Amino acid sequence: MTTLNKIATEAGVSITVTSRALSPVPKLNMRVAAKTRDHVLAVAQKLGYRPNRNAEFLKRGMNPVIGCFLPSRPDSLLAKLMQGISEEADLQGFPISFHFDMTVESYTDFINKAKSSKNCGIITYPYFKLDHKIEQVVDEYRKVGGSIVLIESVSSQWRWHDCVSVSIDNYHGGKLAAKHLLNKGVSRFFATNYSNIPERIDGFTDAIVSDSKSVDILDAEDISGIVSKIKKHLAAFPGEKTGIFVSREPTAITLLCQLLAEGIKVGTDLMLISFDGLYTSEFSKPSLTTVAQPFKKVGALAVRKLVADIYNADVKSELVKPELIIRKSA
Amino acid sequence: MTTLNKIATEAGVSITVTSRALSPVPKLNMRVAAKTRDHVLAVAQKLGYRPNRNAEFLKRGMNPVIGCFLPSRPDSLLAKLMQGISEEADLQGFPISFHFDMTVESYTDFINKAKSSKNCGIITYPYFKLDHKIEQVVDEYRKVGGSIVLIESVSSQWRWHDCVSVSIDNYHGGKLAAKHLLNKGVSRFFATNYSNIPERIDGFTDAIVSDSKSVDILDAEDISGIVSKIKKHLAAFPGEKTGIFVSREPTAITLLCQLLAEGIKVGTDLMLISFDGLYTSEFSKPSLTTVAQPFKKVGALAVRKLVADIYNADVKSELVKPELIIRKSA
DNA sequence: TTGTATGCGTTATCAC
DNA sequence: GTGATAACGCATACAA
Repeated sequence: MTTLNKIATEAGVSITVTSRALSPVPKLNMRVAAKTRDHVLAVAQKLGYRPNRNAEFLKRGMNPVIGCFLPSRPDSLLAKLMQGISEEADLQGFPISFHFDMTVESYTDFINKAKSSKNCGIITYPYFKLDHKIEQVVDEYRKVGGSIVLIESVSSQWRWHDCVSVSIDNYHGGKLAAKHLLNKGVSRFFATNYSNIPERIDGFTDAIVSDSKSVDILDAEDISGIVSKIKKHLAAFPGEKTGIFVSREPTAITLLCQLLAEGIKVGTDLMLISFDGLYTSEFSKPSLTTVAQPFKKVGALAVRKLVADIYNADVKSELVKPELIIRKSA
Repeated sequence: MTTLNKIATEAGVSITVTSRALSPVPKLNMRVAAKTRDHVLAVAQKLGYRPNRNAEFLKRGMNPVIGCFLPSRPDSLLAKLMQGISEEADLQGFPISFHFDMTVESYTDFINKAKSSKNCGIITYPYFKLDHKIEQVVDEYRKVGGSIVLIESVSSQWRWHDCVSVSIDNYHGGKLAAKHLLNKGVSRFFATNYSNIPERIDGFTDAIVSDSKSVDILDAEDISGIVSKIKKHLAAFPGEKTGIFVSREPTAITLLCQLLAEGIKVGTDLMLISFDGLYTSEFSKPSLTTVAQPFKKVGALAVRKLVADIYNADVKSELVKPELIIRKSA
């Protein structure tokens, strides 16, 4: 194991200087001559130095954990997100602890621990929307200087907009869906509303409208209603290529089953494009063309930003673009 | 923060004794009078002691990580498994690092790290089956005394059977499926073969056969063939209640879509029971009755066993029973 | 800009 | 069965 001691000896400087040169804290980094730093860095690289976080954390008096507060809904996007977070946290040498109950108690517990052993951080979905008490707790945490990165914090209007966040560009995702249908020569457009994330529908609609066509927005709650409406439409306009954008994959799957049961040939009679890219989207028949959310990337980014913030580097929010996966349903 | 020092003072004994009394290593535990140990334990409990793993690990000269080697397939079972592992690892104060590429390199990297800083552990799917080189690497790791817990190591015949493992009781799961169909009054039985885990079909078949009925095993690779066979059967025996057991949910979803497209009413004409309990099984129409795998529990168990093994306690393999979730498809 | 000395909480060694 | 003491690798107050 390569320690600061060995590097110091090899480089011919003291441990202190070595420590500073390799410190993740920018302020300390500056307190060593550039030339010395480069030299130390080179030696560290050569010896394959990996900082002993146990020692660092012990000395710093912190028991740093990245607390991740994620939805308990165990879908495959969550798995990807956790993969990204885990791998990056491993790289950074930071332990993580996942929490899947978005209760005030859960947050309070973690934050109390975090206070007594500083330098922890939080990665969380913006559950403040759901429970105002959580907002208060996290708010206080931030005032004490606690680091936090928000995941999927879409709205830019609310008071947390100054928080660092990593989000999916849902608007762009909607546009991708629209463009694909347009490329396919579709001329009639349906979409199901999904109030939680209106950006998806907005992006879709804007792209269609800017092509001088219009979108018929349907009520996502009323699947049967959608099916019968589509059925009537297809009967009335047999020649026209028709497409529907379902901005949420669980809904898309339900709808697909019902359409099939009604004898509608999805992929030919009707183009269906989904949003999410869940694991099972590949296994339906026809398999779903979908706008996939690269949640692994989101997770990795979130960790990187959080760690940087913990060490007082400055960090900016980021918007990650989703990707179109073309399969059989459209 | 409660340290050994505080507990020692409060309990009126030395730090050394306190350390021994609270040690996770059984051998050390025994070197303190039972009476003293109970007292120390009580005080620790009262003060809410949480061991500082950083200090422990630093002293012990280990940089312990639990390396989890899991399938890269990001389905919801995996998410549950990761949840269970994470939460328990958090409780135990052990960092984890997830790996999703089942390559030899991935294992070798981790094991090399693990060697230089002892007391690491591995939780893994038995990928040895897929790549013999992995088997060699892990074998060597075990000879050096490395701790390992296998997940879903079903077969009891192969040479790794002496390894600690946490697995799903697939045979019992198959039986659950059969019993449910029998309870529903089904008298004609189909099942799709799934060679990877024959125990599911075995359990299903045994339960049916012991009720003096028989099962028609169909080729899971040939979904269209299954559909046409079922269709003919339903036409030939319109009165009889018919059921099919699909021992793998991705297949079940594909099959469901095709059945629906053929106008077969799943849940009335045909009872379909699935296996896995993936997230999306709830959203199909009809929603899937399924034998769900409690992977969260599996994850937690695996961690607990691994940590116990790392501290040289003795540990046994465990079989976790799956659970029947009754929905609309059967 | 660099170096010396000290201690974080724990476990291991060795004495009693 | 118990206790004093040293050491793990690192960060930092302070001195140079």
